[in-house]
Amino acid sequence: MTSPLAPEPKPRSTSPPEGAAPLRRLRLAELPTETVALARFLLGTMLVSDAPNGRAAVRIVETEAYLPDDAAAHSYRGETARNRSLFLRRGHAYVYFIYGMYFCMNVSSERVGIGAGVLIRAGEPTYGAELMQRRRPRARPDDLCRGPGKLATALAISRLHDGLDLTAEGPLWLAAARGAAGEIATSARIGITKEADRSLRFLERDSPFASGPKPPNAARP
DNA sequence: TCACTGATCGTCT
DNA sequence: GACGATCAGTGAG
Repeated sequence: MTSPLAPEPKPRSTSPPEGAAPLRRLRLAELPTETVALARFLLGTMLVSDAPNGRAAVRIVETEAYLPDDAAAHSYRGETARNRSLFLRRGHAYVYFIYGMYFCMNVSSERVGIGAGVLIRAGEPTYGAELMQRRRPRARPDDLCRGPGKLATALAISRLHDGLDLTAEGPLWLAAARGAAGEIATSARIGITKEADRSLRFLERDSPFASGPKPPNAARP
């Protein structure tokens, strides 16, 4: 695969992204003030990456909540240089480097000083699919953003985005949902060993763009 | 399709 | 020095 640390591919076109309807930036006041509520709210909203070589955006279809006092959360042992963005006011990006190869992105979810966040696990490519495909040239179209590391690569998310306010103007931001989210399913979180049985993973049940196994249980929002 | 494994390095103990 | 909120490649069924 293409390393997330590799240089950006050269743009081949300056044409505007496909799709007619403009994206509306989410305002801070629209974000729920509690972590699980935010994890549900983010399903269906758009994550937009504006890079020098173009815009790419995905519709979020899968999230995981990492709560205050959650042993699986990076914030559990207190604030460090690495995780300080998790302790920012809700709506900020926490981007971390994992397994020596990948970046993953969270949205901070509580008040200043409270460490918690929502991991963005998967998205449906909506704008700039061609650009995302160039960043992940070997991926199938429905596999471009299926998984937190893949999504970060496809959107060119890196440490440079850590700490950004996603409700403010900048290279990475959240946009309002287009239409209603599909049926929301819940399951245990993926890839963790502590508090692994808590149902804090949320996904659109019928989305082919979500990662991992499709849980049998469904939960209405 | 599923299970298994190696890659690779920042962070924390 | 061990571990990790991952992924891609490979082989078996």
